[in-house]
Amino acid sequence: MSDELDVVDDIFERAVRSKGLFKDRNVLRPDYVPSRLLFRDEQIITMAQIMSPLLKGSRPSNLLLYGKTGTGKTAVAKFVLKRLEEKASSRGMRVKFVYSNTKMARTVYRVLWEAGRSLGLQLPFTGLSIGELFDRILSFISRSSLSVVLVLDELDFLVKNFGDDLLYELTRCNERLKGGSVTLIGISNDLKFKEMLDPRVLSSLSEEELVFPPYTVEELKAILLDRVKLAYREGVVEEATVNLCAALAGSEHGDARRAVDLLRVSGELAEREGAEKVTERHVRLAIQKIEHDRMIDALSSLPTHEKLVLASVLKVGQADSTGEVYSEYVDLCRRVGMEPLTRRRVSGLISELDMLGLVSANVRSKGRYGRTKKIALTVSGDLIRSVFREDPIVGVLFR
DNA sequence: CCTCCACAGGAAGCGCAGGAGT
DNA sequence: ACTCCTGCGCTTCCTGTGGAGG
Repeated sequence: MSDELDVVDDIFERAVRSKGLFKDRNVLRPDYVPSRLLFRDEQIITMAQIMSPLLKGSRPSNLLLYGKTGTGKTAVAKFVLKRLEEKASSRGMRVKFVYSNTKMARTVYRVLWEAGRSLGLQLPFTGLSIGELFDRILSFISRSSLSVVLVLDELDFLVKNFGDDLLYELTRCNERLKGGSVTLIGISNDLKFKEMLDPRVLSSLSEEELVFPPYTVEELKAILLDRVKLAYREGVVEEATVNLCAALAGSEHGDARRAVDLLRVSGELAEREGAEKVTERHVRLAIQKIEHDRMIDALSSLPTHEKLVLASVLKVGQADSTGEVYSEYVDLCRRVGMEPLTRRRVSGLISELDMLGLVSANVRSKGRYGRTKKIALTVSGDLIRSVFREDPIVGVLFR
């Protein structure tokens, strides 16, 4: 007992004594917008040019921003529009910029609701039809003759799940407005989503397009060094550490968000350890931790029956037929008091687990003895056990 | 060469939940 | 409050198939 107390005491003592490695951790958060954006001058200038008619009181072209994740689309959009808004208000113009991440909002209703609310409109979170909501927002814009710039982030998500009806209405709503205007800025990392749009919507939305290329490793390095100065105390992060973060994120597809994330997690691990510096070793640990967390997330969010199937695979060990897994699965279902699903469905669930990368399932023919899948775990059994133990239904199998 | 095992995986349809229109 | 519509998870029924053993 007293040993444990000593250990705990030691941790606290070290936390108090050390000044900490971070100067400002917020700088490494994913939603942080830096005061200067490196290697995006071209995009910033072009976007500013496209938006500038607003300052003369006319409506600019709609704009579409493309690029893979972590290439600075959102940051550039927020950066330019914030300055535009400031400039406009200093000249007494009524320009308002509204940002909505459609993936976070999840539904068309919420996108509109959030947009309306950030315009300063009181709206009920439920009860209105989409049309009614839309009309209220438009009439508010008309009445106060606002020039609105609406940014729709992760637009591919919205279109994939809810079609382009909202976009259709938005692209032609200027005809209905008596005062004010609405300018659209769509952000997407999927080029293919254009195919899902009505040609009229597409031509209106993509009056202008801006492409964001991935960052090179050198660029990532410069971006990280820039953040290191703000985020960490002097001399805490070695250059080799930054290089490794940049190289790892660069080998992916030049994803700056990943690079910054890696740098932050590395630092947190180093700090927790009570280390004086963030080294390459911490980066390697950080990769593992990020991957580990991702796995835990994937495992714990699995539906009950998929958990049961995975538990069956774990129990059987190397399974060389679907039937083997299925009969184990039926057995486990009985033990937890669940009605088992059919073979066909379980076969499908195994395929889903395969796609999630939790299991490898390959079709093999054993001649006379049929054709089936060879199924093996690709995650550590201990990890599965520790996650499933916490499950209210499947948990009993692991205690 | 044919057969036949033990499934894979497509097609259709069912019941349910949740969201939109009225 | 009510229907109507749609998407989703699931079942049922089905046809297709690589190759060991006859």
